[in-house]
Amino acid sequence: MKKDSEVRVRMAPSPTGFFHLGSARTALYNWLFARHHQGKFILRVEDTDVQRSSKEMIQTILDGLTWLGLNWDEGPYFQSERLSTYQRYVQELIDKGYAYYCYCRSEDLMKEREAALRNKQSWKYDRRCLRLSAREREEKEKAHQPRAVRFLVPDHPVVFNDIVHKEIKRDAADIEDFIIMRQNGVPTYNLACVVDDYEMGITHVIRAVEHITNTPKQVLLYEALNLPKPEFAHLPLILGEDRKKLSKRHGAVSLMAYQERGFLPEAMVNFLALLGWSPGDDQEIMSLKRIIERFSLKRINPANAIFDQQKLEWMNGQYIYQMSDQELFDRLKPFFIRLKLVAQEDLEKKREWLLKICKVLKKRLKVLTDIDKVGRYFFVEDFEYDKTALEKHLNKKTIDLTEEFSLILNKISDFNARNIEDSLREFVQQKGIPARELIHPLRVFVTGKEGGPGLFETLELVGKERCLMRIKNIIKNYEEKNG
RNA sequence: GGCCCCAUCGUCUAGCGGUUAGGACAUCACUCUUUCAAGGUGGAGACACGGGUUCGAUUCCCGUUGGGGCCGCCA
Repeated sequence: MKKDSEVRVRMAPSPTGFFHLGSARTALYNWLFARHHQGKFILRVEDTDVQRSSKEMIQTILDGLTWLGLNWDEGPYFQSERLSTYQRYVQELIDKGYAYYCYCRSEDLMKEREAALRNKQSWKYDRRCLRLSAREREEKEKAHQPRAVRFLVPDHPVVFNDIVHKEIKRDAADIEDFIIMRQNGVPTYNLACVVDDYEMGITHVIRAVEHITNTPKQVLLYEALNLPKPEFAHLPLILGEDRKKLSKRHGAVSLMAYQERGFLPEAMVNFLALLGWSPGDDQEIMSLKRIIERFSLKRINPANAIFDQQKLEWMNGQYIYQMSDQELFDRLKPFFIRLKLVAQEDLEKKREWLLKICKVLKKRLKVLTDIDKVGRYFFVEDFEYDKTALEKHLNKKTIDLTEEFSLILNKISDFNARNIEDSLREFVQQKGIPARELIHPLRVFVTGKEGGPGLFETLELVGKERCLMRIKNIIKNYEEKNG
């Protein structure tokens, strides 16, 4: 049972698409607000659009919230299971004269509306069914003509306070008699939302600004039903780089796409928290505990924000960098397997070796899947050689040098970075050349890349056999081409 | 066409009448290094415009412009 002063917020997704980044942020802000106030975070699935809702989507939403760590205290409640409740409220509105039956065909109205908009005219339902004579109405009822229920918008301006936007005012003339119950007896969003927010004791409605135009309608419903109103806070939108609302056109907008690319949930949370909200100081990388402590609806910036993926990547890289080797190893496990870098059964067997790779690659990963881009050569032989790097370092001189040095490498019994370095330093000294003249070609020959962790530890981790094999292949290919 | 929302560097933002307009990402130099990355140092980079109010406006008010959202028997 709810306490008088308890904060209760909800996440009310409709399971009709993938789990959008914007929905994730809305969920996060609700959750942060609840946790900050030691209140309750409630999950309610708005599935009154029977055709478009799907079971899979509900699961995706639950998975997404779970991944981000946004645990819910109640629910999920399903609106589709509460139809009789809504019907009761609709009946009350009809009985009190706040709503009326509409027998119009929606296709007809849609045509009128489209025609008007095409002619740059505004269009609003003209209440023709409200003005039906008793006889006309009786005829339609007798013929069992399908009927929806419209709310009769009262003739006075609607004013409400928004925590983010301050006072919002709207003239009655700008609100049409909206449908509250469809012909099929299922209520629409505005009605179901108001009834549920009331019945579930929601104290703060935190949702995206695209709903701000619905709010006056909902306020009217609260008033007609004589229900207490919650506080409202409308969050700015997340925009794509073209400044349009983030959508499928912008590529990856599904939360799970980010999980698959190897973003960390804690980085995601940190980044999303800062997209539209600021703690007021210069701190950007913040622990969840601190975010919760500092979070406040009053510090939400009302302006829409463009999603900056580069900054997300930077932040994710910071989180990876700050991790322990063991932690990174654990996070990387599913990616090792999916990228076919390490077999499942080798994961524990090769633990020590993998831990060392984690250590040297840590500051080079922005996302977990970068392990493939940046370190594939550690794991498998089918990595690619950078063509321009090869061109730069592959010539008679470097081949001769490498061939001679490989003999020395071969003799190292304890193939570790220290021994490799000692051998190489001694070798180049005898040759009277700077170390880099051997280091750079050697790196390209063994890893295919110009850059990477220190050469000696790299060679150690690739291992003696594979280093020698790769060098041999390079020499062989070179000789075949150049006689 | 109507209604609503918004406006500080390219991007995310701090600022709540008097500041050399601060930070972060990105960018550019330099530095460190066997290379790349990470790190360090530094540079360039913003108050959309026009009116008020005020001794004084980035800040308050109005307008213009620009951007965004909504106008479904979707949510």
